[in-house]
Amino acid sequence: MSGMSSRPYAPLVDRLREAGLRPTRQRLALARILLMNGQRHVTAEQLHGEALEAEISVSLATIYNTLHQFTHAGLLREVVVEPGRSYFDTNTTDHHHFFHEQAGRLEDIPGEQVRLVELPPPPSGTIIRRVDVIVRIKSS
Amino acid sequence: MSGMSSRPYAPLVDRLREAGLRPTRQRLALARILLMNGQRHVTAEQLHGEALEAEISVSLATIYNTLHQFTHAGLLREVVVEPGRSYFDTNTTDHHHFFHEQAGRLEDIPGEQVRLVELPPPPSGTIIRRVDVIVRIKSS
DNA sequence: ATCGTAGTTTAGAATTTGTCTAAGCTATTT
DNA sequence: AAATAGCTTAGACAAATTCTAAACTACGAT
Repeated sequence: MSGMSSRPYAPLVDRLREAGLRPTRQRLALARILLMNGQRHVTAEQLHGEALEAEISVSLATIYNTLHQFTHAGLLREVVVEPGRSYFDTNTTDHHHFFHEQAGRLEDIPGEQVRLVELPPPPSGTIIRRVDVIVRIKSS
Repeated sequence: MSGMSSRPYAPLVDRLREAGLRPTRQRLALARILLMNGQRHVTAEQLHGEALEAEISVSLATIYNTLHQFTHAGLLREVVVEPGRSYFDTNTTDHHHFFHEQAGRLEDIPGEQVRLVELPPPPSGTIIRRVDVIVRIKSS
């Protein structure tokens, strides 16, 4: 019988399938952590920790694979602010970031709150893929 | 006697001293490679390679120390574009970058060619240290 | 339902980038 | 010239990420 609480995460399953990714146990669990908890910025280690806390056994290799696959699929966006550490942003809309170096904290700036004018033309033979603006801040 | 070709790098010696750094053999050699060859972007490994090519024996630890000391002293600027790799830019004036991901190539955009308007106020208790704009490009 | 297979996951090794340590040098001061 | 604070070094160490090869699993075809 088709009970009332079947398919609790059907939308996630669909999003993965649309991205050409099989909805495996691990991917679904990570998608749930990442995409159903509001806007956030996570590192691989953080996500791994959260998965283990939630009793989901996932290897670190899978965390990395998944983060990159999700990024490719447009479900996440990678933000590089520090050498040797990557943050993944669940907000894939057009926006920029504040980065507090001392605290290692990354914060969104809504897209409309930064406006660039007079962007130069890219070198010939190339096209612009994206513009990242990072406003580096420190405690005053 | 004070021959005509003595003190061939006196300006570099002075710049180091002004920065509170002793003008050692290694630092002078690296300063020469970095600062007397026009504008460039180097990684630690690249600089190490160039130093060895130039018959200057320098350990990698010294390369890292020197790059960071120079950055602190304002002789270089660190640019983070990729996780797990740092570029150091000899152009310390106000400017931004094009980054070609596939080629791993970093290119300057003169400061006047990008203008930001409507920068939002930083979170309270913080002040803006710097704004980095990275225009990510790809082959068209 | 079961099978075959391509796509996934895994543990652990390997790689890469960068830092640390303790001992030996060296620029500078006295 | 000697003392000393600062610098450099080789090599060990550490952290983040990728690789590998074997085991597992989703899923279309039977």
